Amino acid sequence: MPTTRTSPSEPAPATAARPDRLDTRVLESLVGYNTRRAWSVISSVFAERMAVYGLKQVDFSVLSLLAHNPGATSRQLCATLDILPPNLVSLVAAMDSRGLIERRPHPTDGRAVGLHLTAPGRKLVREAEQTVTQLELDASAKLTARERETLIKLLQKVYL
Amino acid sequence: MPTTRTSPSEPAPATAARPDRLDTRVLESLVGYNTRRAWSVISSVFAERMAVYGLKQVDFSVLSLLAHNPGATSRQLCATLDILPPNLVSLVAAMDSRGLIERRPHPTDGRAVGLHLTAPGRKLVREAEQTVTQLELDASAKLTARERETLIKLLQKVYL
DNA sequence: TATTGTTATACTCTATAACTATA
DNA sequence: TATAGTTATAGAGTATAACAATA
Repeated sequence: MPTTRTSPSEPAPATAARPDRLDTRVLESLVGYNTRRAWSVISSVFAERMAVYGLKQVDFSVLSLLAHNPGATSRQLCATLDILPPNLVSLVAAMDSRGLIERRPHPTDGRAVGLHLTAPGRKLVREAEQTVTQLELDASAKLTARERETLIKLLQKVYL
Repeated sequence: MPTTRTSPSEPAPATAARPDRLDTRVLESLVGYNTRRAWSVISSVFAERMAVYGLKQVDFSVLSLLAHNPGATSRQLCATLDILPPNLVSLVAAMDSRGLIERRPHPTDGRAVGLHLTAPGRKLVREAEQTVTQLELDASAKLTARERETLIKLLQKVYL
């Protein structure tokens, strides 16, 4: 029987045996640490699978939001996704030159610009949303459908 | 009764009424999106409250890990926290010049360096860990203790 | 030949200040 | 006076390649 450790207050020196596994019990008791690690994993899978569409996570969020909120403005997207206006400019410009979205003058506010998906944009979102759905299931494969729902509900209790 | 929306397939134009709240139902059904948003919130609270100690999240993780794994090497920290070796160098150097850690030659491996907390380092970690514990409770105040446990368990099912 | 720690560097992400045109 | 969108830019975070010392 190797290194039976009963007392957390007497840490085993990592220099001695030097296992690749360190004692992470304190960190793993923290919501923040676990949330960051879980997001890191999902984030990687997302990046891999969405590369074929040339979409990063923010890109997908913006397009999906526009699919369900046609004519939304940059300001609305920023407020919803919690990103800063200057950081959305180049992103929207890139979508525009890719022919995925159109910028139309806002009907009532001359300062604002309404963002609309083009037909190719709508097609891309449809495909991307399906890929994301599958990717999510794969990335959280150790969770049952019920657990997955619970996880989402608890996460929303933290940030909503 | 305003805008009774029964069908998600017929999105209300965001240009018309232009409410600050967009339809985020698709995004909110995704584990990735919710995880990222929750982490963003906790991250902000963490940054605020840990500023007094001059510790970022990675700094805290490293120090806490060293408190419970004295003599751990950079390589071990990198593997455990999933960060790249070049990005740990300046971090460890800063901790060293702040007098929080000591770098001692490794007893058996001449290439490696054992990292140890100094007395001031141990004192700082003790205080910081208490602050983090409280900060976590505040940031997840809408969760019961039971829900908090469940959330952590489910997150670990995703990344462990 | 492989690994630890390091340097230099580049790329992405996020943040701030300041401008313009409309309201 | 305040807001939508933009520009320029700075800082943090994250990534790769290559090297010296040791195993």
